[in-house]
Amino acid sequence: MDNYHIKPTEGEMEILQVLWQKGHATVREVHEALNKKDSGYTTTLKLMQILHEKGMVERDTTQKTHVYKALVSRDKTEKQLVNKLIDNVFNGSAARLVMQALGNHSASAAEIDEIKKYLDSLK
Amino acid sequence: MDNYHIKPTEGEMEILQVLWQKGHATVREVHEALNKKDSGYTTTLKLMQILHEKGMVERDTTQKTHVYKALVSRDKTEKQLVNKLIDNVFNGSAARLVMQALGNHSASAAEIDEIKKYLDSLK
DNA sequence: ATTTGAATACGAAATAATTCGTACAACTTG
DNA sequence: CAAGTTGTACGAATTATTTCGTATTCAAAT
Repeated sequence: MDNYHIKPTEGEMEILQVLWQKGHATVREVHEALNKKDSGYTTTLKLMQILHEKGMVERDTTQKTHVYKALVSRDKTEKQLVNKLIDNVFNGSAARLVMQALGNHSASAAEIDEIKKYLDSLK
Repeated sequence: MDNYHIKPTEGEMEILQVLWQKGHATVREVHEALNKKDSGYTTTLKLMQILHEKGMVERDTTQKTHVYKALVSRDKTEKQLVNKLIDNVFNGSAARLVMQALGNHSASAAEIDEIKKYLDSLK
């Protein structure tokens, strides 16, 4: 009913992260934020061009140095990835995912409280 | 401190799912469980052979029809995938993942209660 | 003005993952 | 026991993704 196939690859996701976080950025800024020592500048550039071809980012080309901005929504993309994980790995059970996430990954007391509040707000 | 490179690909994960669910299974059983209309039997076979090469499954070859069984733990693999998502997509915040998971994917009242109980048990 | 540096463009190589074709071995059954 | 069926093995084609090399453009600095 909604999402078509926004399917960012892993490399594309890394870049989107940076764009979401910074709002907008040049290729160099993204490349440096990623701090990849195992791949060069033109690799980041290429990936960003691909993101552009796919319509997931837009860019301002009025200056020599282009400035990129994400077009896909962070929230929707996150939801999509989470849902994929829930479906593929947790047989559709959000609860199982949540427990797996909490039982483990340094869920601090503060985080847990935050989540409880959130749960209450859902009712 | 723990898992190095258990890195099942997406196709491999699908197979592991079935093995975890069934306990053990033949290639045909897995292939049918997956009910893939877009890829043939030998594809599933090949994937399972690769899983075997990688040491993620074991198999009983005493009969003509081999019987496979997962060697990697479901729990650990799930944790790993969840952690990867938390790190890559949610900047290390388990709480953000959880909220994204719940705000969305038909988290039923029952599920939410279950999670609250779980949270309490963590303290 | 010429050189130098920092950009983009983009084809193509390298790598990873999936899928298939086909050979052959082992059962099954007519 | 011959024919058909079901299985494994495995190289190779296909497809997806990442990475790089190199040409070219533009701007700044000498």
